[in-house]
Amino acid sequence: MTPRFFNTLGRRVEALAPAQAGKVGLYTCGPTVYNHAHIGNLRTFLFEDILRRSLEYLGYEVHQVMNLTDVDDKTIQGAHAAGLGLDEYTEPFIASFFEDLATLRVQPAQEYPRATHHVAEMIELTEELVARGHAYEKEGSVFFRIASDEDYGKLSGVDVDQVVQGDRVASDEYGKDDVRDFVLWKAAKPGEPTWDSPWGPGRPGWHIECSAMSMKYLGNSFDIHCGGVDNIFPHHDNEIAQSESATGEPFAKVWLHSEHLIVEGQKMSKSLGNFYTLKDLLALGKDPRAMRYLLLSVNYRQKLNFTFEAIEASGAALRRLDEHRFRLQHAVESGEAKPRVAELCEGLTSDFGAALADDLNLSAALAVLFGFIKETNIVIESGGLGAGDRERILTALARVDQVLAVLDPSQWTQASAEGPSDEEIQGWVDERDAARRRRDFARSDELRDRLAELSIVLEDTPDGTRWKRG
RNA sequence: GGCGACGUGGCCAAGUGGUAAGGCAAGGGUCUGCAAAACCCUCAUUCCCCGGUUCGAAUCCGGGCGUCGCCUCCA
Repeated sequence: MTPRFFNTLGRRVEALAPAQAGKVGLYTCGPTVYNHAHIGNLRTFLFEDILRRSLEYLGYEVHQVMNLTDVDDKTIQGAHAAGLGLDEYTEPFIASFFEDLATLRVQPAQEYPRATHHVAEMIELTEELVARGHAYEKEGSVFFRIASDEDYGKLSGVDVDQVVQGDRVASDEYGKDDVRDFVLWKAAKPGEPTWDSPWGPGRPGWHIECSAMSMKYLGNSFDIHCGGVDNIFPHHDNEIAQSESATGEPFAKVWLHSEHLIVEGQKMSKSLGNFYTLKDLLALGKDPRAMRYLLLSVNYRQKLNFTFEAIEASGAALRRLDEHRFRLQHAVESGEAKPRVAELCEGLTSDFGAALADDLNLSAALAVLFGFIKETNIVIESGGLGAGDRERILTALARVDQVLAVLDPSQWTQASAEGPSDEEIQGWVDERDAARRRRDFARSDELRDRLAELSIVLEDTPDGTRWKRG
């Protein structure tokens, strides 16, 4: 099935048409490693993970590149304030970033190029822009001349002539010809890390790194470019301007942007005290699996209202899914395979794919999943499963979990050897059943209470007692 | 000032011209020695307000109210 996406460039939904059939080149704007990632950043990375996994679900081979911005104003300032070298300063944040991705089970990209390792490519691209008359040098800095680019701003639709100039433009800049021009190369300032260039020592501007690295790994033209909505202008407009002016070829074909998340209805900010990193939430005892579920359950083009209540609701939704898996494991198979089960499994995998193909409609995809859960519960309840049905259902669930990555609790639990073993627990459960059979309810309730204290949940059913850790 | 998004049941959230998905919560039922857990069922004549177009609108158009984002290095 051919997926359709809302392309920011043109602002309409269009069918994906990769340059190479069956293969997708994907560039995703990565983190600036001056701090731990906050949940807003992670929403975007999770959206990109879902995109990547969805494309793979639909049969595409995806080549994903995500940059690490390890040199810019913030990293330089941070390193300076900490009295560290740039690398020394960014390294722990890079490590922290990869930890967070692993915690949320984000599938790694094939490449994570770092800006500081690609300065040569950026210089080369800048030289090309100068040679073509799209950029000019001024006191050791190089600027992109916006007036030289006919369709500048085509992504955001911003009319540059109308842009109100902020006060800070003047402060950081170095005498541009036109106040709207943006910097490609910054002349060295005292105390900043520098690289040698044809214009003297300096460091790259921010926008140029994504152009240089995306084209290096994916070619001058590639299929999809992603980022947060805040990057549309100016970052992505500038990338397009630089890249297309330098190569004369179209840059990324499809642009996908994820909306921001807000916290308890308000913009997340440190001053409001509602600013959270993933590590903050883990420290509060929040379940990373529920966070992945929450962050992926809302359409990426919709603002996501992140609340503690919503984390709880996500956890409850997961418990329902876990319960289904649990029932499945204890269900008895008898007789021939049920045609209804095969039909449901078929429906799940195809309807789920159709929802993904519709601009990553995860809400619809989850509705398909819950419909499947309910229907298979009914089959289990009325008459039970036939030979091979359990495996059939588990296989279908594993298929959709290639995208969701939240369905299998065993992938998430850190093995804790705390408490009694399964065998011990089973022994007490058996003993309680025996007491119940001889109607010694005092004894059976005593055992039930003891197990409850160990947060073992019992489920008495007509087929016997099942138990699970709560 | 410019550009853009959004407003759907108690909460979260799909649906963008054909008569309101799904999750959480809530209520009822089944099961049970009693419970618990679980499962099943029920739960918006209506989609911020007012006009208009249409056989038909939550969906399109106009106006209003409200919330929010971007406007030179914030995902």
